[in-house]
Amino acid sequence: MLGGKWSLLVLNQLVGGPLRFGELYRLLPDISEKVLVQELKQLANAELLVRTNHGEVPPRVEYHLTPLGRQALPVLAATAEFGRIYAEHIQAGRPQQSIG
Amino acid sequence: MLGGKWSLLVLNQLVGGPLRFGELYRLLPDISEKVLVQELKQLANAELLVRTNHGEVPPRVEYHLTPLGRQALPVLAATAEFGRIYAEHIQAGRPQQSIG
DNA sequence: ATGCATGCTTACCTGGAGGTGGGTACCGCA
DNA sequence: TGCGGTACCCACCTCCAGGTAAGCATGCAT
Repeated sequence: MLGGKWSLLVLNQLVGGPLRFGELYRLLPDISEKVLVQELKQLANAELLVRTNHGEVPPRVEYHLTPLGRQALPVLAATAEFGRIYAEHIQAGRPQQSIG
Repeated sequence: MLGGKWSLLVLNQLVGGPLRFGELYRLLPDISEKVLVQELKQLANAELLVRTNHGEVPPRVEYHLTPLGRQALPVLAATAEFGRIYAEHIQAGRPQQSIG
């Protein structure tokens, strides 16, 4: 469920408060609209976030995290942390050529 | 890198100590040989584990975690923890029909 | 010669995540 | 009449992780 390319990143954007579709779309530079719609739909379906349609014109729809959704954030945190450590490791490991 | 279906599970099996190919293969009931070889190769390439070929006949090859590999385990832990919480949530959410 | 066990390797195939490009319905504005 | 902005939907395509099935090289036992 969290294994997709974007799910955790979408959830992460919502930590600071609810966001509209367009805002999310702009905050995730390389996602496509279709995929964002898809992700939001299945995250809402899994009850990790909630969709609120304000029924206005022009349309206004907001997404916010559920408590359950917040439980997914440690996964992102752990992944990010590992990413940092791994990057450091790469940096430290590369320059072996010019040691001698 | 850790996004594959098996990488974290392979690493997890190695926490208790080095294992041979066949042992890993038996411990991961649903993985295919090809995919296990693949995973091991790319995890070794990423320096998350080390491959030791004992040069014997019949072949004996052992895999063990590197310190860097251990840094990936929190990702699995966080994911597993979320899995538990999510399962609980499902259990708690389902029986709404028979409340009234 | 045959079979067994080990640790792979190769060739092939498939499902589905993810990307592209278009369309929809609504309203205000000019 | 057309344009812009919102939040989508649809048809189509590509790519590759992952799965299946078979082969390889070696030595020992039979």
